[in-house]
Amino acid sequence: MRRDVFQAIADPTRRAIIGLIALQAMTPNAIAEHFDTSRQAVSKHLQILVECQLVKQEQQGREIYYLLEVAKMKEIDKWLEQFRKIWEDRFNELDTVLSNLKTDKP
Amino acid sequence: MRRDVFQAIADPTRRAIIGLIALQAMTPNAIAEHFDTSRQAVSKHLQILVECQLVKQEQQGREIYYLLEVAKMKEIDKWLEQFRKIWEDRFNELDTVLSNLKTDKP
DNA sequence: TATATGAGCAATTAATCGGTTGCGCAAATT
DNA sequence: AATTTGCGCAACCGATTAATTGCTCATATA
Repeated sequence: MRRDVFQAIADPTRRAIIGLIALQAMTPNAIAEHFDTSRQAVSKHLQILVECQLVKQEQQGREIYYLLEVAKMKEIDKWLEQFRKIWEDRFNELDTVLSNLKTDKP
Repeated sequence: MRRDVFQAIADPTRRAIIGLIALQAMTPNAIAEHFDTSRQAVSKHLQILVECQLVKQEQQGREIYYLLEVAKMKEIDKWLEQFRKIWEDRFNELDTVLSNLKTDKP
């Protein structure tokens, strides 16, 4: 199953999970308590997140803590980069228009 | 159909379409030429992108130009914001560790 | 040692997705 | 006026998805 980061964050529950464990590592049961889904459902989401390396596991006795792989989040940021350039340019254009309006006024 | 921006960019073809029309507005046929999918398939993707306001239409005769709504792209950026703070903090921690190593050396 | 608990694995199901095909309509082109 | 072209709409189909249920295994706890 070719899963990428973008598909992983498409699901709102998954985004919520990411938001949760970003603050501190948690076990599947602990995460599930924050939603009204079953533990298994959460586990599946976690599996997907692990698969595309947005999240990693850390076994501790019989409990498994899930924690955010911050580095992987940057992949999304990297994709946005190209558009950031564009939207900054558009703002610059707007600035130009505005300053032209000013200089034309008097 | 409750569609959000994240679901919209989950599809690789859709991301490619966004990348294309970011540079210049295009018609469905023109876009379809860049992929090996049918015009209708592209049209469906465009419909989804319009639905969640990542893209808007501009009729020109019988042709419809699709162009990027740059502002909406920022919504993704906004979501990343909270994690950006975290990953910067982690790097700062790393910096601290590194500088401690340095000062401990001599 | 017996029992309770945390968690992964597998099978099933309903819903959704991405794509194709066929249609009709309006604007260009001849 | 007749034809071509651009495009949205609707129906359909196979693949994928998210969630449920039932199972087993290993680690705690009594």
